[in-house]
Amino acid sequence: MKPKKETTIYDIAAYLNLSSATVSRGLQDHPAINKNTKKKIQTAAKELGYRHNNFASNLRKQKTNTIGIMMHELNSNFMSSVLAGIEKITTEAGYDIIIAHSSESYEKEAANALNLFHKRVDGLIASLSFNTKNLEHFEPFNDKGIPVVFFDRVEEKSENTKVIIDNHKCGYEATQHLIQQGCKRIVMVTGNLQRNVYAQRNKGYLDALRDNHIPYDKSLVLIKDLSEQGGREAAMEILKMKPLPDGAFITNDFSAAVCMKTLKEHGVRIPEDIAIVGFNNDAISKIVEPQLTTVHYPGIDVGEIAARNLINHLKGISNLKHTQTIVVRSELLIRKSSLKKGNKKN
Amino acid sequence: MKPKKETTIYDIAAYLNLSSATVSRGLQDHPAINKNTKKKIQTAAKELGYRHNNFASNLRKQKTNTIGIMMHELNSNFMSSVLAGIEKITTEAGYDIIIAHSSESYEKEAANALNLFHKRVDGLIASLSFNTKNLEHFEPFNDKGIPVVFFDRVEEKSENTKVIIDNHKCGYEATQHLIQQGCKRIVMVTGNLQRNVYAQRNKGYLDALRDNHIPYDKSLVLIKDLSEQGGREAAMEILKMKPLPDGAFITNDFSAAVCMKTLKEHGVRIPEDIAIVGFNNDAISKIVEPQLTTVHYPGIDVGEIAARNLINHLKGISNLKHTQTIVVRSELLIRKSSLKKGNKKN
DNA sequence: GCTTCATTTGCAATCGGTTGCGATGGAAGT
DNA sequence: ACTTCCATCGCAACCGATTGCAAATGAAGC
Repeated sequence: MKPKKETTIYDIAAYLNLSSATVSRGLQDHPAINKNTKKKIQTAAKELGYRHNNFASNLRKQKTNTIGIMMHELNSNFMSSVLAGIEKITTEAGYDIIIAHSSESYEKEAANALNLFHKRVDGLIASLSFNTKNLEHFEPFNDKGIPVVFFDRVEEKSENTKVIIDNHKCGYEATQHLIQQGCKRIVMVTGNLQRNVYAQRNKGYLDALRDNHIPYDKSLVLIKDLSEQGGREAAMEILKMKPLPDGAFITNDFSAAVCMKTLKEHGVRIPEDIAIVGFNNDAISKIVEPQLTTVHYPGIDVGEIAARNLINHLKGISNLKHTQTIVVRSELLIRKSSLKKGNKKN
Repeated sequence: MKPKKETTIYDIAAYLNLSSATVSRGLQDHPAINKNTKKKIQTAAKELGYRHNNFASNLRKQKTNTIGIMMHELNSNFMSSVLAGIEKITTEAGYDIIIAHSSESYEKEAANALNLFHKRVDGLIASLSFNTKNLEHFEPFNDKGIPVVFFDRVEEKSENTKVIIDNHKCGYEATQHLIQQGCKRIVMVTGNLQRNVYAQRNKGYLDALRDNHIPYDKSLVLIKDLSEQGGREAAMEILKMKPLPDGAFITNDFSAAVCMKTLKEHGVRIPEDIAIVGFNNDAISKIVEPQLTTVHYPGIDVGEIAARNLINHLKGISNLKHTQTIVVRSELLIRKSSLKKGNKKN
């Protein structure tokens, strides 16, 4: 079943009475090759069914033409968008991608990093797991001069390039919006505050409260993993709160949807009793009832930008050392779940 | 920044006064190498910071150790599950994966196939796009003896191994369930009937109707792409139907959710007026109100099985020619959206 | 002591492009 | 006529691991 041997540049060379060097150069449009010769080479290549051998090429060039992607998870709308963005750019540029996901585990993330390192990716695009504490596992990349671009979940102290949104602003605006709707006791449900995204959003929340002279009540900040389970737990805790809160800022649409659903099941009216703002603008935010006010976080753009910067660096067009942090646009989308029309006196 | 040159087996060989051949064998636990020697080699490898060079290895072995994955889309719960399943098995087996998605376009699918072919994947796992009409673009793989495993969206006539669920049974059971709930006029919203999955589900639907002596009304079958748009369109068409239908089988949870929401917005009560059954058991099915009755389609299992079969074939443990079609378990999960408790007389 | 055989290890070719450097030939310059 | 200079192309050494085959070593058997 595998009778036909692969044709190589040597076959083409023999066929055309040329040297393999000329064929190689002809195939990659080298300027020192005569136009007619190039044409002949490319025609012959097609005729003979030649396909380029990446391994031989990579071996010689000492480059893998592959970039690694590390994600904490890939089953969210946001993450698939990022992936789509990255894929678009990388395939255009002729790079392969290897995807590794950590399932939010630091250990797995470290293992993945090592694996990608051994696979010799030319560059790395990464978002940190929920509980990643340090960046030691990226050391080998830095040592070897392999560029790493972080997105979304980043480590602020790190020297690497980062693609993010202004999480502080988003948190501030979300909270501000809830306050404008008349909310006085606003719950914030968030992930691990070690992670920059959640820390920044939380800071925005705090600053908005302060600017509106609303006292900060520590017990209103709930730290959860942002899973289905987490959403349900948050709802149960909210229900137990002495005076019921009148607003909630939940930093993940899926979790917000679950939370909202649970609250409704217990007789809480949304937004009348509690106004809710989510985060990410996942598809679910438009399906849930009432539709979820949320922060649009354009995953495609994030992916494209991260990939483009990395590739430009690899091609020597730009240098990542010069562009430390890239902030992508994001915006608050106001929908029903947060609009207290009649602003009841309470 | 890249001062340290990579250490190779030659470095190890020189370091230990051995030949590169011995080192190579020692590193891969070849039986003809003395145990002590092996230990020394492996220790030295660690000391010197050796990392295996896949390119040299692949070049020599004429295998890429990579399998290609073609998906029609990857932003659904089901698809990410499949991917997770595939990834689990492939990484365990030490294979890399290259992911390509067609965005439901036949042209893109063909282009991806060609690309993966040039990348010389050892094997392929694929689900066809919405409007793929033929399998010509898989010919090169067959010609070269590269195994291809299809899943979910498959071409039934093809010779390749397929991993699927019993779509006919699922369609039958879903419809049967609706009938048992007292439904007489059941809408079916489905994708392109050229695709096996939808064709089979449709056949199940038809057979259930026939077995229950319910006349088939062609106008009740709506062909839609299963997007948000499609869900909304389906709802609008349902609303226009002369006697309103009393049941709906929608072959995709997301689409079903959108459809249900739209119907509710127009005053239709679910399930009292129309009972609804979805498909896939995506996370959204539990969040939507009422919770969606759906068919559990275990993506992880599908992915694992497809990957395992492919890899076993590649390793020569089994032969794909012998296992043509693998049917994975699936089951109807009955939830609120289809339970007409009080069975009104109509 | 000599042959036999198993255990270990080394030799050297091979996989297929890539690339620095030199060679060739003819046109152009003086 | 002779040197200079391009434009093209070829030589041959890499890149790093794999593997068939041969060689070396030593133990065991007669």
